[in-house]
Amino acid sequence: MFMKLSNYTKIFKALSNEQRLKIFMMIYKNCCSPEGSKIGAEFRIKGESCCPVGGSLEKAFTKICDCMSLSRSTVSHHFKELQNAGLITCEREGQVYRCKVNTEVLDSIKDLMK
Amino acid sequence: MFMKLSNYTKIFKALSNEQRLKIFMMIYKNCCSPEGSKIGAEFRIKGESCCPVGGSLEKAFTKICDCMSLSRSTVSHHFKELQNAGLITCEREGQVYRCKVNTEVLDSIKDLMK
DNA sequence: AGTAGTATTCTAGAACAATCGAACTGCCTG
DNA sequence: CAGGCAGTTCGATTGTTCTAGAATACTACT
Repeated sequence: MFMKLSNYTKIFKALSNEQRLKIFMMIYKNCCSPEGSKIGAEFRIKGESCCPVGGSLEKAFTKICDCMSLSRSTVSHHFKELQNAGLITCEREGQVYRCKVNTEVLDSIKDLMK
Repeated sequence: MFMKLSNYTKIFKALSNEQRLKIFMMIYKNCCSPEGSKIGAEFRIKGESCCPVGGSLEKAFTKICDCMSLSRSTVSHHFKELQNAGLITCEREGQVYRCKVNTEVLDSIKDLMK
């Protein structure tokens, strides 16, 4: 159940940036809502609404960039860091960009602090 | 119960360095053992044993430095970062350097990930 | 195939973090 | 009160991270 220490630091590092933590929380609050948890947060490329909690995120990067005043490359970079730490998994299906939080990773953090 | 996002990032940043996480875990495993939790981990300046889990840490800095191949100034810096994030509190009484983990902070992390 | 929209990669600069050694302060203890 | 540990602060060096912009690649639609 326990990971190597360096895995933990990777995770903490990923969450140590405020922008990235925001993005993570957006995904987390989505995909861990009753329905969200089944499907993962959906980041649709076409659409209008922006960064809601409890629905799906539309027009992922562009909208997140607007919300957070970050460039696309930066947001892309943050997504990759989160994936790299194992905190989220993302996959693309046509125009839908689907992200899920890896709850096992969260569990092992809670374990570490038990 | 929830803190500002920037408080969380401070905490995660403090734990995002492997050396610092090691130091933190040493303190944590000490002061959260049955007896340890009452008194806090003790870092005695005189003594012999090194970096045990479940006792008190003797000759804190010197020994930790030996264990971890870090200079005193670096270790001192890491202690300060941990304190700064609110993860631990330290106080000195003569030759005894006493450290405690702030479990409320750990609780709010667990809350964030609930 | 061509175009538009969207994400990724690369690069580079600015800001920040980790680390050390040296100089310093404080507290015993002889 | 002098000497010696224990820890802190400072300055320098080296390495890492954040970020934007430009160039590139992927996807859908016409």
